Amino acid sequence: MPELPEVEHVVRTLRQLLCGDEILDVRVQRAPLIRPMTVAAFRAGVRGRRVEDVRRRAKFILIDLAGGRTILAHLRMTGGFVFAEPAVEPPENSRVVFYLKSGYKLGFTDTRNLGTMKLVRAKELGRLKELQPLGIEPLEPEFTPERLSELLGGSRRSIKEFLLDQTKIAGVGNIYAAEALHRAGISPRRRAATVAKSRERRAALHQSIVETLREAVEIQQTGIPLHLDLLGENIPNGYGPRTEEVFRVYDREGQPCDTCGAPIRRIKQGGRSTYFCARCQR
DNA sequence: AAACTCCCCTGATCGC
DNA sequence: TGCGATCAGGGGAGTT
Repeated sequence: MPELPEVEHVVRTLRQLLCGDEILDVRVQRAPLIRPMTVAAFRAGVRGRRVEDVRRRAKFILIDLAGGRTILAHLRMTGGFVFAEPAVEPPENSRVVFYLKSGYKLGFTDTRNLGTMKLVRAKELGRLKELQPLGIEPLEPEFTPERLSELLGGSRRSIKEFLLDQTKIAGVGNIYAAEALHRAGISPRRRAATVAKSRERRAALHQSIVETLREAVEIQQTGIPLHLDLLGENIPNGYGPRTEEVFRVYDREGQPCDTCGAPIRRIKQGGRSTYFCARCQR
């Protein structure tokens, strides 16, 4: 369920918490998570290594370790990290727990067991089947209206399905695709190619994608984090709005559109729900 | 290449 | 109330 903004928040927080610390040991409660790697190999590969950086690529979390190894993690639908103070135990249901030299612990929880974690060599990152196909980062400067237009090209797909394609724009998921399209006033059913043809529409979509994601990152930073729990007395946690309280259309079927008052509609596209306002999105 | 289908897994909710 | 069907914000593999 986490999309780019939620993953970005997890990454920024973990970067502060983990960098410079060392992984003393790891307990893998659920082996399939790190498949096809064996637990023994994973353990041997991370033990004694210092965390040098934590980064994001699309919805992937990269934890760079000393010695040219990187933990590549994906939260999928229900994954999340839990960072616990020395005196506090991470949740029982943690699939993986890292024990750090500082005494802190990092747990990985995942109700649906769809999340993944693997250890790779840093120099292989660019060729990984997970990372290689990924498209442009929408919050990087190279994402411009012109670039968006090129990507949209002559695609006959709906613009909503296009936005979910990680090989085009990386990191946008079902929620923020709907939110960005509402903000841009573009119907999710419109063909991608027709957005590319209109200077006005492609500019509006570009701006709405960037603004929607930027604002969502800010809310994650100041609000209640959805995919990262910090356990302990001395760790500041976020307060403020819940992310879902600021959605304009997502999961708001039947409620009035903030812009025009028409009821928000829900349709199916590519097997997934799309929420939109049929009056102000054209 | 794009567009299908099916699959992975668990829990909450829906509809009869 | 009970119970099967459906759905959930993720990606991947295989097919046409």
